[in-house]
Amino acid sequence: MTNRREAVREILSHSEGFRSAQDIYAQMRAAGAKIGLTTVYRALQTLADSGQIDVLRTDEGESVYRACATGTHHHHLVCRRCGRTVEVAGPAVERWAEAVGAEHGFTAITHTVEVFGTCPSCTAAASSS
Amino acid sequence: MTNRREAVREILSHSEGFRSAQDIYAQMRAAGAKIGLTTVYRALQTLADSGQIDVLRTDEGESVYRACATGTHHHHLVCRRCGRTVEVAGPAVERWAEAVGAEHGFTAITHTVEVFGTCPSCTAAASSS
DNA sequence: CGTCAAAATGAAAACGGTTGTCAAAATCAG
DNA sequence: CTGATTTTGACAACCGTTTTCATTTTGACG
Repeated sequence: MTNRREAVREILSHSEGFRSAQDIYAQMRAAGAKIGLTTVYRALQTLADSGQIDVLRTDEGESVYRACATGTHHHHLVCRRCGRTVEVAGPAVERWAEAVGAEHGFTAITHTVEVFGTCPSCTAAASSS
Repeated sequence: MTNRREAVREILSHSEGFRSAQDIYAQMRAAGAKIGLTTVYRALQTLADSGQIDVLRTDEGESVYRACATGTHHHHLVCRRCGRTVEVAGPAVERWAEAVGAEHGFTAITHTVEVFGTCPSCTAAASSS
């Protein structure tokens, strides 16, 4: 069992950036896997619940998933053109978030940070066009 | 014209936190306004396009809107219990985002930051329970 | 091996928020 | 007033996601 779930995790861990559920489903079908869309969703949900993968929503309302290298807290620097993702640690932001929360008397501070930009190769591609 | 659009903006500017489109629609109908859901969406879109309001997606995939006091770039500190929102400026984060992007050769850096916590009164309420 | 119960699977339907369509209504020239 | 233009809103279409439910797979036990 959980053969499918592991297959999904495999795909994710070999992917560079964020992948959508449908994207993963399409890839698995293209690779000849006999799997249903439902199962992909369920696998992703289970993996997310157990903290093995990250989930976030795109501006278009699609959920995207990513297997992160480390289990520790970190953020992402995402290329807005090609989707290339770099994991970045940011002690400065962590401290800032804590400070800003404390300043207003808030407790149990958490935060989400996403940095977007155009990666070197896409910047080159864009300027040459 | 744009009577409806202004009505929508009115609602938003008198609201404390983020409101969903359907939420706003419901309130306007409850208040007796003759307006369609489509028009609310259109008004919100127009306002967002012209930068007069902020949009973001909840984890549930719903778009939520907010009229911000200032037109300048800032972030939000949101109480996860009561939804109370404080606008916070964060020069430190801006600089950090720029730096982290530049470090990896990314250009045209933008970022989204949301800080969540439990506000003073909710913290008190929780501990007394 | 059978047998049966529990878990996993997937096709299709349901769902919910959002967006498109299109005809009717309001608004604006002239 | 008349005709053109814009705005409007009821409704259908869309799209990603979730639920449903019948079927299949799995695993324990005799």
